[in-house]
Amino acid sequence: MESSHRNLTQQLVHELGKSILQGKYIAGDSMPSEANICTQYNVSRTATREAVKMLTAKGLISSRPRQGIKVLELKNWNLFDTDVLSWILIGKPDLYMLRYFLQLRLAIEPEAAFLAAQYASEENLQDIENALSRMKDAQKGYDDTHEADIEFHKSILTASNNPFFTQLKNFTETALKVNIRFTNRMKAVTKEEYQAHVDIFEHIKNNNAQAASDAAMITQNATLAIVNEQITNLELEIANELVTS
Amino acid sequence: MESSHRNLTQQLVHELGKSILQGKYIAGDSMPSEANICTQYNVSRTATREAVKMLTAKGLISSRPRQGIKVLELKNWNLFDTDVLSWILIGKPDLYMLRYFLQLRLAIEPEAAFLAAQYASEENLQDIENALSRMKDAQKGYDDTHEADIEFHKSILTASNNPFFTQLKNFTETALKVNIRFTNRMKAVTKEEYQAHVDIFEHIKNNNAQAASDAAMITQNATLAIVNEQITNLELEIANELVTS
DNA sequence: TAGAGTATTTGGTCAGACTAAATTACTATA
DNA sequence: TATAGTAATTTAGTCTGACCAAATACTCTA
Repeated sequence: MESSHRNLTQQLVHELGKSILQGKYIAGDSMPSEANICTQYNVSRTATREAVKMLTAKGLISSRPRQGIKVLELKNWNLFDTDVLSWILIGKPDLYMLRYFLQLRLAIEPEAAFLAAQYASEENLQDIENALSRMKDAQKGYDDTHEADIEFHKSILTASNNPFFTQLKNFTETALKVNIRFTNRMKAVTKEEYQAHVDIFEHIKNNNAQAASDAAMITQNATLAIVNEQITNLELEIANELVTS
Repeated sequence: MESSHRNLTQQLVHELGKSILQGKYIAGDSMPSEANICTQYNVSRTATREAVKMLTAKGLISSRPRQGIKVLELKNWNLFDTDVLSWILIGKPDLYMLRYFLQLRLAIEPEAAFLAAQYASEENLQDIENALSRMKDAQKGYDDTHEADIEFHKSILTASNNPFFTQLKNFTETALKVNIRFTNRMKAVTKEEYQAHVDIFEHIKNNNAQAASDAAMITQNATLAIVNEQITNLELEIANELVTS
């Protein structure tokens, strides 16, 4: 277990959480007992128990006397938890997972833009505009394109002024990072894509909620369509291999 | 602290979580130290620390030596956590909170219906249909209208076959329960509303994704519009009171 | 063979000691 | 007097060991 600035319990949480997300322990059963974790990681029972409790709080596991510690089914996991999202990101890239992310982004972000157009404060607008100019700078090589893109989308969620949408900033950030793994180009954002972002901002600024929502939806739909196509091709390939073999 | 079937730590988590959600401890500072919680609730330090760790895992608090335990800002809270949602529900009804819920439902549920139309299995469809017939029975007084309505919406999220949407079942359930508090009629669902639900189901069954999405959106938009109007009236009243006083 | 009683396993809870980080108070010195 | 350095204080972090309680497996008896 790598040492770090974090305390022991946190480190253990991270190790165990990562292992669960990587599928080392399968849902329904399995998972070492407290005692085993203690010896395996060479930590006290206190640290182990606290780590187990934290993972329990995130919905990954449950524990009962005599039964031991069980990994819960995916549907119980707090997938919007920052840690859980970071552990997803550690895992191997998965096109289906990317599609799951994009399907929810398609739901969230147009509506967030809609709300931003209604409720954004001056400061909110400023933040979006700043992210936008960071994106422009990034195209000239003065900034990180990916980072700037992430900031843009997060600033819109903030501007929705709805705590539930705000909470989803981690989700969107992770979604974009997963996406990046599948796009091998250097620049995250083409000239056309940049313009699409500008359009969304302008609509928000002009309080044109429906136009902002529509613009965001077009962008999201385009991305999702690409992934859907990739998955279709992948499945065709697999089907062909089965036939020829 | 009320005793229950849950273990000590869980009970403490519940007590403390509820208190935080009720605003007993304000973000930024305050919150008793471990030692204080021990004496206040008459539990050991072990139980206290495990409870604190669980609340930390849910993003409600953070703790550091000498600093003590601090309540974090709302933006750090895991609002999609089942426990956190249940604590929101305990609090006093809040029209603005209801609007937050409805704004996200408006984003989520049409897209969930869209996906359900694409990916629902036979079993998924059966579950939706069962919920629908429960709603019909409920109108005749054979079942609980609220429960059946909740089941319907949850079954569509399940049918999306997307783990992120599935995760949001708790959210939607809580949203509906918050909504119930503001509708004082006995029946949760009128004849027209029931028909709207049937329409959504039919579109899903016929794989007509866009129609399913549109139908869901109309329903959600109508509900949101009502709440928006109520808030507008409320704010007008408050403004008038300020003028006349 | 059914059922009662017993043993075993594993998490739940408690107590106490010591460590370490962060802050405050104090003190000696330039 | 200002201030750097040091000590004391507070509070969470970690460890150890003991005992409790729930769930299950086992065993013996009627």
